[in-house]
Amino acid sequence: MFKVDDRDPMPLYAQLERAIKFAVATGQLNIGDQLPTVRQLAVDLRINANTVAKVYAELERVGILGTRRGVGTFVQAHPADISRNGRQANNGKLDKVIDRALAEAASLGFSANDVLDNLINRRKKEKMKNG
Amino acid sequence: MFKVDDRDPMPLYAQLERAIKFAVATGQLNIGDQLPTVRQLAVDLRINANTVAKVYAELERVGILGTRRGVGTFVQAHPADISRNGRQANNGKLDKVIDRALAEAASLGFSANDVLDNLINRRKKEKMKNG
Amino acid sequence: MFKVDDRDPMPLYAQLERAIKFAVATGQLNIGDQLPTVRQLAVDLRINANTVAKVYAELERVGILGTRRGVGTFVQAHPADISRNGRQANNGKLDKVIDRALAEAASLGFSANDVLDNLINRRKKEKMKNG
Amino acid sequence: MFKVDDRDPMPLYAQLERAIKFAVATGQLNIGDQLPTVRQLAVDLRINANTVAKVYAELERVGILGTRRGVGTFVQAHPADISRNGRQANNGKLDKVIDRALAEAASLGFSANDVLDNLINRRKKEKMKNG
DNA sequence: GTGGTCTAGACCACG
DNA sequence: GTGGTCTAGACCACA
Repeated sequence: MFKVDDRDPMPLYAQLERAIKFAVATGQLNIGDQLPTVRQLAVDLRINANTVAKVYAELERVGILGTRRGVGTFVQAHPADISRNGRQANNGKLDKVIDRALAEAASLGFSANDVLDNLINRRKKEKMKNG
Repeated sequence: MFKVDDRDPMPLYAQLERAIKFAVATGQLNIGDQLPTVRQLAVDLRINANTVAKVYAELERVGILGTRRGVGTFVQAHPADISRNGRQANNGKLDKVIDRALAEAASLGFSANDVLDNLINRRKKEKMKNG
Repeated sequence: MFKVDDRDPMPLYAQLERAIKFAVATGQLNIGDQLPTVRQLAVDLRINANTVAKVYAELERVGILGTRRGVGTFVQAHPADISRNGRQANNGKLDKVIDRALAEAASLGFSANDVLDNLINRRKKEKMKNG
Repeated sequence: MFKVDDRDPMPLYAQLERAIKFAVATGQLNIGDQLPTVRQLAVDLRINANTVAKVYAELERVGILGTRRGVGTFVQAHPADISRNGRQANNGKLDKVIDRALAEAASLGFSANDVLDNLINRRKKEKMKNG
């Protein structure tokens, strides 16, 4: 379901947090959906349960996840809704995110146009899949 | 010149490494250019000189930078040339980079289309600037 | 287990790196074996833990060692397998290594023939031990 | 004439010192021969003149080189003669030197036999060249 | 004054 | 308790 990479210098907890936010933001997980248990996800990702628990706790703190005692952990809100500034105020952050991606692409030998092409191809594939 | 952020969970050295690769990849730094001295950059970024030295050493190890003992540190090659597999083999990596960017954008409330629009706007601005 | 010498002009970390490569290359350490902890080895060798950590990190970077966060450091591959060019491309390096050894031997008053004799004697002893 | 390598972690001065000892020990330089001037050698090796001067001074200190004011620097004695213990006492050191070489060879994927073969080949070539 | 090496010691991520 | 990151600061090699 989610992916983390041992060799990435970004801490595992940060990777997992981003992955869950992504899944919720893109609709792979919807409000009300149940997440894997801490222990199950730890086993799946081959990381320590404490690391998973820490991420769940943090996401609960910010309101994205919610826990029902004895039942499990569920999606409670969209990260975008949480992000208290809304789209307008986040425009600058989007630029930063894209800057960073273009930087990494460049260091792999790809231009902004290559990135654009990649995105357009993704959209085409998406359309074909959906009919 | 470069930027690093204390609060980012990504280690400072990884941030700086990416920033330098970016600068070289995008032509802000060209082959033969001298980089700031280890100590100067440490002062500018308000981080420890050892952290900067570690980054320079790592980038030298992979061939992007070169140092002349007692003289300074210089750009030696483009990251894209170093990336020894070439574009073909790096296509998978591009996908990963873009996946990650879309994930972050999504958690800010932006869709893949928003990212696409952003990139297209950048291209328009670039064209207007150049002619 | 390993040895480093303060008075050798070769940096401690380079000495240790060579010693570990040697141990792995010669089977004193096998794939999967755990290495001493960073702190323990630092104590044993009477050097700083950071110096040991630097060596482990470097050997991990090239794939000889692998670390499991919070668990320890393990042998992951043989240096000879890593040396990605294979024997053919490493022949020139072998010449350099032998040049250097002959140089040192010569400065101690030994000729290439003395070195040859020494090697032949080693082989004889080895055979007697095994046969 | 001599060679030094910027990327070798061994300090330049140590590399040069070894190279000169080697040349004298192997007869490429004989007693009475003049060495290049400090400045000339610095230019040839693309290193700083101070580094060369330091090496000459050290070798003069131990008696291998001698300086005649206003004339130049000359070979004065064989390193092997200087090495005050003589061959017998240096046998242990030879073993160490060879151990180290075998270690490096092993990490390149070569066995002790490969090293032996290499040495034997060198002897053959030497014989052919000399008749 | 430049980069390189090393130390001592703090704090974090992870198990 | 393990490795990872970072800091402060010393001293060395080199130009």
